[in-house]
Amino acid sequence: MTQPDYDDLKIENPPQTLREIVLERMRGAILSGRFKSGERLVERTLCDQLGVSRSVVREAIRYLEAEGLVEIMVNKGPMVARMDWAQAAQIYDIRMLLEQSAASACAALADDAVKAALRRALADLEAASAGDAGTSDAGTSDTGASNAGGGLFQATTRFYEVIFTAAGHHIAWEIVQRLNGRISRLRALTLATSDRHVSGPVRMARICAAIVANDPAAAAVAVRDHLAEAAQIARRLLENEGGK
Amino acid sequence: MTQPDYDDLKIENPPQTLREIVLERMRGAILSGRFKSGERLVERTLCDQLGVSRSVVREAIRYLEAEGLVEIMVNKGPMVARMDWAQAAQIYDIRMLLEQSAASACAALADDAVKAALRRALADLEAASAGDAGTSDAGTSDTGASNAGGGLFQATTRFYEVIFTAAGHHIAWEIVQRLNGRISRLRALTLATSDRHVSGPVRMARICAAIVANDPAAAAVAVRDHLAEAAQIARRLLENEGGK
DNA sequence: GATGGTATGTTGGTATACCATATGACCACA
DNA sequence: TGTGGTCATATGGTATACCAACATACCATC
Repeated sequence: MTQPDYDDLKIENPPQTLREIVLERMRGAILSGRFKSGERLVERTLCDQLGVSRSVVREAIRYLEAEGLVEIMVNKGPMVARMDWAQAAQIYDIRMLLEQSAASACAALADDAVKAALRRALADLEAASAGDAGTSDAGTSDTGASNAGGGLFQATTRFYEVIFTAAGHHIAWEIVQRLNGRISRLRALTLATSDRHVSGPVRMARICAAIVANDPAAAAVAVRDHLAEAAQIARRLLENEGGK
Repeated sequence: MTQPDYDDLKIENPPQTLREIVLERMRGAILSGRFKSGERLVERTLCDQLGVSRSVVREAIRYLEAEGLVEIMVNKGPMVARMDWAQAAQIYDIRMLLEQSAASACAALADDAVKAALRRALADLEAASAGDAGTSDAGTSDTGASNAGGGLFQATTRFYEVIFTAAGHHIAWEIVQRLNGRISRLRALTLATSDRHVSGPVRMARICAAIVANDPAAAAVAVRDHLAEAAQIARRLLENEGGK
């Protein structure tokens, strides 16, 4: 039905609605810690901040509620969802299962194109890690989240996206992204911490090596080690916060 | 802070908003197949059907969109999400990981109270299976979904809820419920099918027995067998539909 | 200082209005 | 019969208004 010679004329991405833009902005503000865990989200205040009507704000809040990033308090309205270690632990456990499965499948299936894409993603991650280490010391806010939307975060996301996509685990990837959204502040703090025994990029390199070697078992082990350390650091951070 | 002698006076569940009621009704209509896969959801039509304003309907649609039960078509508006085998297969794979993990953990942890609860849930399931077999032949609609909200569906859900709750896998349970929502029509058809090699309740009994015996490995195996059969039947059903 | 009554402001819930865009029906013409 | 033009309708996007419930402030009384 489509005419192959005219595919390039097709408008693939229609203009975004206000609702979509507001959703992205609010999600970004939550993930970066700008809207803090437990903070009330007052509709009229958000309207002023975002310059839109309550209809748009309410629909965005509804979506974020379904995503688990916002909770509705009885008789109080919406607030940024809180996270304790018991919940975070479950999220890390689920990620362990889904990420190990994806890495194994990716290692079993990976062809040269996938390997090249993963190497590029790893290179970007290593570059971002070096770059963020330089800038994160300068001018970091007390939320510790100034790099949450930064290069390292996005590079890490891209790295795993290559793995999940190559494995064909699209739905699992959606789930992992949602879960990561809920622990994004923890992840930002984890990325920022400097007491890791082995740095993140080194662990990612191990994952990459296992996939490049088409070794599913080694890929699963590398993911396990990476996530176990990340969870351990996250636990310490949450417990130091005293359940905040 | 709370006075123990007056806990019974506390109002635990505030009255539901219209939005919550509409959300439940729409979700139920989608899960039961009343709103069919691929069917457009026209806002004004839904307002007439549900007797509420567009604000309420739109907020409910937004939530269902985030849940994956509704898709927004460009220049067309919302429709009930479609499901093909490639996606369903991924969902069964994820369920395999999460349900095996939960059953293992439950088997490792289960005390007498958990075992009793699981036995009761199994008994309800067996009763529902006998009852639905009797009534599903009588007056079943062409959607094959008249028992989707029925006893067997709910009993199956309750059975797994006991397992996930006892295991402490609350977030995994949320995810499984969401995923099951997306394949609810498939599950309804799977439950209704009579060509299973071993019936569902028999497989559930095996899961229950493994948990009662505090045998994590056997619990994982029983879950694997159960889901493998369910996925196989679902695949056949979808392929017979020709990708509908 | 504690407590109850009242007034006021805030805020979420819900309904409605308006607009722009897309679609479909219809018709004229070649 | 195919095509282009026109018009009407349908529908989602967005804004605004109104209301009720709740929280808070204030005051009088004990």
